[in-house]
Amino acid sequence: MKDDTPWLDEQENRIWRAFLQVSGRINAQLSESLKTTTGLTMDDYEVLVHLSESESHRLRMTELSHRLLHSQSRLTQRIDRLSKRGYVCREKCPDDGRGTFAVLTPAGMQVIKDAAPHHVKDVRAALIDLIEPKERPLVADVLERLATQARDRDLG
Amino acid sequence: MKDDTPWLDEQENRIWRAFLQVSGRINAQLSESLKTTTGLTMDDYEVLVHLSESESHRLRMTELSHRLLHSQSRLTQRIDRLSKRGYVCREKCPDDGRGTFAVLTPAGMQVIKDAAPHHVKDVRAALIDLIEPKERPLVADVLERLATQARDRDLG
DNA sequence: ACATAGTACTTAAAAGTTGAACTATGTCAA
DNA sequence: TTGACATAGTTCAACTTTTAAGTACTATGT
Repeated sequence: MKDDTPWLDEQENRIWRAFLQVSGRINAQLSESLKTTTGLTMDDYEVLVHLSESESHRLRMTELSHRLLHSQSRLTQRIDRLSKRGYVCREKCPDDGRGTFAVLTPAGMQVIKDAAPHHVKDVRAALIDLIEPKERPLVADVLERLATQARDRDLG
Repeated sequence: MKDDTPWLDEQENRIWRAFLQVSGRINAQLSESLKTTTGLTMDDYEVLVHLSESESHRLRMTELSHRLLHSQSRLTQRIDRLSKRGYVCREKCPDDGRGTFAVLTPAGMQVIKDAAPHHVKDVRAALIDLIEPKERPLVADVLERLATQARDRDLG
């Protein structure tokens, strides 16, 4: 590689290290808390959230795997487990014989309703409450820009 | 649970969603890139980085597992694999018969030296370059506060 | 209509992670 | 000293994720 990339300076390095640390630790804290209060993993919870927010409480497998940033086979197996527990089920897609919908069941809806308040409390404690209100607009802007640019790169 | 936790408002929700998205996506991008350019996973790389920055290129297993937020058994097995590849080795701790050091080998040092410029370029592209210079001081502050508070909670 | 290529999802085996039990050593008070 | 308890690290079985095929359907070109 050509050496046209400067090393990270002090401030850049602080940002990168802290980012790594924070994303690891928030994930660990929320996972831990979700597991003990509801028996769900973070991955389980995110599946249920995405379904609960979708039209007819259903999403195509591929669409869901993209949203979760999971491989298709990983999603296949997670849906297997969630449906064994009765929280989701599969339905064939009527328009496309290859397709399958993951569908939230009433039991799944109930589980996520029960879990949500705990989870919100944890998100506040781990993230939101630690950002001063006056800092929030900038933080939201920066994070959304990062999310958008990253997504654009994936697609483009 | 008592219903004393308000739901996330619009701005809080944007922050949380974007954070989730960004941390997932940056991790995916960097992993992908590291793997194709150097054959290392992110976890491998982080082990080597921590060792390379430590006194005598070595760290106690437990200390390293804390820094990486990995379980001890996960670290044991990662060090097994890295030492099979010749990038690290184990040395008994002379002061404490129970203890083991993970030690970076010259081959491991070389690997990380080769990997670093690619990785830095990726970190810039995925994170640093997307934050305006004038935003960086605040972003650094917020992230470090999040990292610190989270760590304090783990310990206390 | 048929071959070809592409898409959606699943399966199976290998690789990695978790969590509890286990080994070995260290610490400390009686 | 000894016994009780704590700490450092590994091992093992169960589980999850990855990787590489495999199956079944759709789209496209002739």
